[in-house]
Amino acid sequence: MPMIEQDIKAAVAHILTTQYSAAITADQVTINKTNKEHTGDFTVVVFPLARFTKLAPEAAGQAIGEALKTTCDFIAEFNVIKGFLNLVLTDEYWLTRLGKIASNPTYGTFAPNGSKVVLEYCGPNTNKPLHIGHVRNMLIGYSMSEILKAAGSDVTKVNIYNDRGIAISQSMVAYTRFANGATPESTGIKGDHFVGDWYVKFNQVALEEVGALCNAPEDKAEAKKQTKIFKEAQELLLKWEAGDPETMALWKKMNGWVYQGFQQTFNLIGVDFQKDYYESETYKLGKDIIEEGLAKEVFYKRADGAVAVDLTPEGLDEKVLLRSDGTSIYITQDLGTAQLRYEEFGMDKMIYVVANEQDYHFKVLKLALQKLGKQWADGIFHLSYALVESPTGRFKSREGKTADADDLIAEVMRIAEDRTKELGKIEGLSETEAQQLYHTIGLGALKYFVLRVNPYKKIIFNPEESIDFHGHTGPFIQYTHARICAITRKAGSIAETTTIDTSHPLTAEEKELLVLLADYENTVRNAAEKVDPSELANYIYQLAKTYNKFYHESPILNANTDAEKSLRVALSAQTGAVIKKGMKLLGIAVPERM
RNA sequence: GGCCUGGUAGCUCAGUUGGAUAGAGCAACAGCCUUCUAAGCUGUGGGUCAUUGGUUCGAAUCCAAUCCAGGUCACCA
Repeated sequence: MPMIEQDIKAAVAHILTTQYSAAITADQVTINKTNKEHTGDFTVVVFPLARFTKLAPEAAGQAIGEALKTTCDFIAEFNVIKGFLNLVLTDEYWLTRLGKIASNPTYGTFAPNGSKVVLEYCGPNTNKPLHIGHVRNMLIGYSMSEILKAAGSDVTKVNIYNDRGIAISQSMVAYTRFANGATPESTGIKGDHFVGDWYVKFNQVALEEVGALCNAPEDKAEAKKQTKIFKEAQELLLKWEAGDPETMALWKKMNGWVYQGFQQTFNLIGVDFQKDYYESETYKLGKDIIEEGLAKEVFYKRADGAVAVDLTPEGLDEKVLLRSDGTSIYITQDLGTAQLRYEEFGMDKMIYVVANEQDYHFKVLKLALQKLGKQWADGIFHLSYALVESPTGRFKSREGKTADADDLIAEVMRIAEDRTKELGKIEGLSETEAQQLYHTIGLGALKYFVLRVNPYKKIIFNPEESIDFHGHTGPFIQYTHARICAITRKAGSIAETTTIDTSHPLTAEEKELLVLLADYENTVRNAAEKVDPSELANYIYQLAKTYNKFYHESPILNANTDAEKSLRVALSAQTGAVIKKGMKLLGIAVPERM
């Protein structure tokens, strides 16, 4: 809660306690931003307060308003409509806020709050390329880490590669059978796509073999497991688990290609990790925790030998944590990996950016660790995001190229190039500058498209329609920034000023913009608290839109007076700065020209 | 079937701890480049906030039931 709103609440509470002997605290006062159609900056909702004054809501509003005006020097005037007390703050107050913003280079970033966060995101399988689901994951994960850092947390970004198992074994089998020693270099295919192609090939061959075995579609899933090629893959997995040198060498070689390919995509999108984990190294973890749980009698060994935990008191089921043959399953290694990270980082919060299909899994993970009495497990948070779907339903990895991350990025950059050339905006740019601009705009469009939607809501993405560049989009915000840069460039040294003349009256457009600017800090903190980048994305759009209106209505460099000019330049400069900072927290770059 | 998420304009989405006449963008239509970047600005039309009931000064928001969509309920990951 920004200071000013807290101050008003406290003042209202003070008036009610001293003048009406009401037992009321500041928290009980409801205050909102005033709706556009009414005059005012903040509105006190009088209905719940009226009973303390023994007056009708309207009269109570009047009485409180008068008392506020005399006690608070930042309140210029007020009006009462029904039970709503609208307060207008003085222009001086707002201009002082602008001065504080302008003179604070770190406006919107908070002092360290002592919180240590480990944030896991991306989590790809190494048998196929990244797709649009990973894109959403990465954008949410990266921007969330930036937002948390701005809010004062110490964040470590980690990735986990699902680099072992039956899927990569299948790619390996197909590669061995059909590739004739081809490599990404020899074919010119990006490494992750290259390996993914062999995974697709495996499934084609398996289907052909199924066709030979049976015709009934309902038996196909079962029949697939009976195919020769499927059995080969299973055998290969066993060889891998036994550490067979030849198998390991091929596995390392193919995964190496994949990592190279992934890294290119990470670079293109602009995401990074401080630490990588590999399932091949973590999949045996967790046995200690199982032992610990058995010793503490939180877990129990069933008659069949499997270790389980009873979560029926929590409304879940009995959950097996270790196979009856003593080997690990998914949850076992996640328990172990969590413990490992706690030992490595001592974090008080661990955020998993993982799709909402795994809600149940993370409930189990958190509960199991809590039952073991691990304090830090309270800080486990599953940032559960919904899937990206096509208008006809889920994207299937085999259906269509449009869900592929690299294709999507290439497409959106191509559109950026076309648009930019159409508008004749590449004059004076070198080829590399132009390419850089297409990248900035294209990625900006894609990232904003994804990030403006609340993570827990599914995104409908129609690959038939290209991502928009007008309206509520990334390029719109980028354009606004470029426009502001043109202003501040021409304004020269005036744009550097951090002192504000607080006696100058504000126009409606100036004030609307300033009020919004003053709200940035609050927005960053809200986005961090709610663990939701869309909060910030929507704020920046609002800010850009408000600026464009201001820009259209108010001459800046051609203002009537010097005082007006310097105020408007200052407003422009600060808006530009906030757009740039805010977009950076979203992982989106803003150009100075476009 | 149990549990979890969603359902707001033709489409894609906002909507703070319950607050005033539910907002944007896209699409459609009509205007604005002789002043700082028109990827912009302005205007028009478009709504049973899934349905029904409840809670209260006040409900898109909270509660209950129902309908629809998706997910999940593996010794897969």
